[in-house]
Amino acid sequence: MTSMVLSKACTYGILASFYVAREKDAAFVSIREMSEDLNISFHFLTKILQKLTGHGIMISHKGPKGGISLAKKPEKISLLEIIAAIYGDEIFHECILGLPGCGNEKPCPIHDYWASVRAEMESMFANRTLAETADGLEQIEYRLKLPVMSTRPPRL
Amino acid sequence: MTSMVLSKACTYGILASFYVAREKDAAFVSIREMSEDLNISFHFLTKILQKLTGHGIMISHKGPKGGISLAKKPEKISLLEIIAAIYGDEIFHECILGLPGCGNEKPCPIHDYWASVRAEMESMFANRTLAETADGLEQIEYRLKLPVMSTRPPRL
DNA sequence: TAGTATTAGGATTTAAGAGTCTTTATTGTT
DNA sequence: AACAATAAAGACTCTTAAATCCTAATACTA
Repeated sequence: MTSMVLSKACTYGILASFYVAREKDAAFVSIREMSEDLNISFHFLTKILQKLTGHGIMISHKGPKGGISLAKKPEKISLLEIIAAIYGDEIFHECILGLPGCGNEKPCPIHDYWASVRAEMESMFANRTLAETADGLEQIEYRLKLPVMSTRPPRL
Repeated sequence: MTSMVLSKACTYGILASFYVAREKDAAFVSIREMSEDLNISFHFLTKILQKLTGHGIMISHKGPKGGISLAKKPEKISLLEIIAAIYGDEIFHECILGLPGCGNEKPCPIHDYWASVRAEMESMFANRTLAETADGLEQIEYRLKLPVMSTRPPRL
């Protein structure tokens, strides 16, 4: 279900961030409601959002009418920021073959090629912000919602 | 240690393939020896190589002097082929956010951007072959060998 | 101030990838 | 033909991400 590239926690974090960004009024978004809308485990989502609040990307509020909201303008929050908060950004700096000494001096067989792809991937994530919503909002509900059951076979 | 992009099975498979490709004479390479040289679990490596033989990428031979060798010329074996044999190539065709309906008609917020990065990644893997060994072979041992112990912290 | 709704956070369980072990089948050698 | 060396294959264990459960802390409301 989830891509090989991002962990589930990351994709959930990104989906939820788009969801929150959709809320135009400054009110807090209920995590419970959001988790039901997106078909994401409530408690799991809670933990992920805690990382985002911990990194100053979101603000949370307890009690009735509480919830979560963006800590800054949507166009100021990049996907890279979200990924780094949840997962870390090592992906954008590591050898794809996991070789410890891999670098410009002692490259692995595909070092340069991967470095180039990796850089483009990083810059793509750095340039996409929560203000992006493809071509229109009317269908965004559908586009953000995960399927109820995963049908993808296990990885290996 | 391993990158987020490829599973360990994939990176092991690629490392082992480069290792086998290095053997100029047509003799079979001992899996045991290779696993010790590369610091990869022998039995795990065995399973991975079975996938490669099953997909016609390698040829195996039992008994004394047995082992594994390439089924075709190194320049005819792309990394994409190896990845697809071990893991599948869904990575190169899936929505990065795991959304089921994502496509040109109903794209996720970053559909086009990701599709472009993904395509470049796929073409990079499709164009790299086992004939590639960066800039020289004298250091390849070092470049292919994994560290004895992983020091990378857990993902989430 | 009491009660309730909500997030915070730790503990536990589950699922899947990663890794190990054992047995079997095959092949070369003596 | 017997033996040894090797890959094949299945069962099992370990580790970690993912998911769930439970209690605490906080804030609104009556």
